[in-house]
Amino acid sequence: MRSRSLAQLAEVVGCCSPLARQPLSADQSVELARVFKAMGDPVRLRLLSLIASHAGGEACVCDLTDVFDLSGPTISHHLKVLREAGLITGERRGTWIYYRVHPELLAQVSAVLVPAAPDDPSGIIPDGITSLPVVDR
Amino acid sequence: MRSRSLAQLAEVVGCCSPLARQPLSADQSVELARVFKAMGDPVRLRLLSLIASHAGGEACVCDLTDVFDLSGPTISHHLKVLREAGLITGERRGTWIYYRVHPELLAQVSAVLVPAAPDDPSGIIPDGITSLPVVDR
DNA sequence: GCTCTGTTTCGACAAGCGTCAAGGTAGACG
DNA sequence: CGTCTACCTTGACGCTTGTCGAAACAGAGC
Repeated sequence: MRSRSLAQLAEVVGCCSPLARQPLSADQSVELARVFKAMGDPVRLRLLSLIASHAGGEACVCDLTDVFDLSGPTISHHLKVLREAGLITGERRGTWIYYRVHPELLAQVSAVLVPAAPDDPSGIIPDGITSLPVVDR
Repeated sequence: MRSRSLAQLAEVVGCCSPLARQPLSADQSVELARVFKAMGDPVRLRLLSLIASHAGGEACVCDLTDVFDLSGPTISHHLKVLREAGLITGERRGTWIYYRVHPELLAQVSAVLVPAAPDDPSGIIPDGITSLPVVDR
């Protein structure tokens, strides 16, 4: 129970329902808070940024460990939190495991935060957001 | 020490430096994580949404307390967290205290999450973001 | 003074962060 | 094939931090 936050977020939040347009329901707030809580740590935020900005859109764990003064298990724990929040996915290729972000979820969360502007047609997200792959573990 | 996160966020994060464009520095991640952590709770997220979407852009605490099955002190505590994160400000007018959001900070955080799109000139935030009022406590 | 509103203080309980030790998995070598 | 090493994850344990409510406190209005 918690291995579907991305799909569920897409379902509950829907496309482009800004925070300031109408009050969040209890379910919406729980799903959104799960993502924000995952991003509410400096280390995880840097991990996310490192992965997202890495060449090719993916980064090996070995690239991430050296940046911090933290042990391997700690990094792995943080990556697990980001994974379970639906923000990243890990794929094993040979010896190394490569992580990449779900840019759709980031865009979706970004759209939720945008204030309800009068000249905004609320069409920031491109399309096809509702059919995202389910988080894999 | 912690009563300037809005101005400091504007200063550290700068205008429109998406998460996926380049890795966050340690300072940037700390400031951003402070905001995300404040939003990483369902109650606080709903409070934020209730205030932002309320008529007139502001809401009395009495309007917020009835929505939740929580005691008054708990709501007050959550409001304090949002206040110290620079997301809202409270103003006393007579008997009641009215809260309103800082839409600039939301827009700023939203811009950080937007993926680095090729056709995006990174000019989402209007302007004048760097001269925001300092958080008042 | 008394009441209403909202905050602060304090304590109990739960959740999160970090390290050490152990468990899988994949490639290298004999 | 067996073993060895490297890479990453998982589990278990302290320690810190966060969440919540009862009681006490501060402001405004009658």
